[in-house]
Amino acid sequence: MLNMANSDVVDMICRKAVEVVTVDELRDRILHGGKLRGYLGFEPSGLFHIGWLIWAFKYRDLVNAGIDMYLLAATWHAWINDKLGGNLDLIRAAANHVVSVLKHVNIDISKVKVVYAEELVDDREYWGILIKVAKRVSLARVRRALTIMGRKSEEAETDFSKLIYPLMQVTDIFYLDLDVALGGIDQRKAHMLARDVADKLGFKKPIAIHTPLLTSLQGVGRMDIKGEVDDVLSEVKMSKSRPESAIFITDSDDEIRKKIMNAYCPPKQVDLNPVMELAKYIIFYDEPKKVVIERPQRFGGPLEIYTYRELEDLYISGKLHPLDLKATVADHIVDIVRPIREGVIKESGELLAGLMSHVSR
RNA sequence: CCCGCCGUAGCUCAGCGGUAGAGCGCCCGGCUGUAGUGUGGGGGCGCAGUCACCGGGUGGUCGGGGGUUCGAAUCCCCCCGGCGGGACCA
Repeated sequence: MLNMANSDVVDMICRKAVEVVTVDELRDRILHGGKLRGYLGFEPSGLFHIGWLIWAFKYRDLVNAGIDMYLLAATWHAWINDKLGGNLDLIRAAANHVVSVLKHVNIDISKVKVVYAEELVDDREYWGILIKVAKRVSLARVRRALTIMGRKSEEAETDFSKLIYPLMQVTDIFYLDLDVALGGIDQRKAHMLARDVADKLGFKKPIAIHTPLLTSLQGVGRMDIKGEVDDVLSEVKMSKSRPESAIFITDSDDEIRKKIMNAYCPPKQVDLNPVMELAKYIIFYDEPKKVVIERPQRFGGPLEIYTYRELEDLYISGKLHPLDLKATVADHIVDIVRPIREGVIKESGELLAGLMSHVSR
């Protein structure tokens, strides 16, 4: 694993994660388990959302840690969740879009094994595993493992495939013979279900790594990695009527600035403050990092900081005004997104245009 | 991963410091029928039936391992297994 000490590898894998279940298992398997296999499954649901950068960064960490990383384009899963109007062609296009973005997040894609759900579903062994998993769990347990899909879940008509969904997530992990399952904290239920049944079925018990989710820019709800019934299709519509809703990797510099400047950002408060979260999870993902807060002399003049901790202290104490925070955060987010956006447009502008035309239809 | 409940007879469970129990099931018999056992009567055997009922019988590493105690199914700790819930936000 590169030339890093094992403890440094563990630290890199765990940094900025909400939780790792469990760190002990991770350490143990790095010491004795040989080459580890890991994955992240994503539901292609439209345009790449800035919240996804958080898991993308973590994914990059895992690749750099020498873990054999799979990337599962969960096309069938997305179809079950009615993403993109249930149009599998569009869903596949969205999957390609995500792969394209990841390339421009400096992930060495040559080391990544991209797998489409179609490949899994085409293999009868996959379904054999799924049936074994189903045999080991109660109906109540499966229900509990499925992420509530959308706010209208009570009245939402649920078809039976929704119950197969968690079983597929578990089967994905076993089928790919993984040591590590990476995902947003909203994936916890599925990962825990996999851990619950792994030993019973003789599969490897996956170590689960969960990254944080971003609070939506309005301060209500979440920009989920997955699980919303209203897919990005409607999120994009929303963003036209409510420009501050979310940031997409395709947003222009001005759009990003505008969205951030309009975002919910309670003074002196860090919890559920989306602007501070952007700083914490995206700008300061790598620390230390030099960040200059430009501000007029009459408001205290410029500040130079290197860690999120410093920023948080300044903000909580009230020494940093929300407006100055937003301007600084916007600048840095723009700097981070711009090269990704430009790279993606250059590489797959056509794909993107096609996707956007459908998404905003 | 976290929390809670449960694990005692084949099944459902009670017992919760002082001789391991109940109901159901299961086995045997009672009961019914016999184109067989050369014939008729009787009985036995065999075979078949038997919802319920009656009599008798059968039921156990009290999930595993440690510990406390004169004594543990019972109290304490660890583990295993089952079930339910929780697990950013809602």
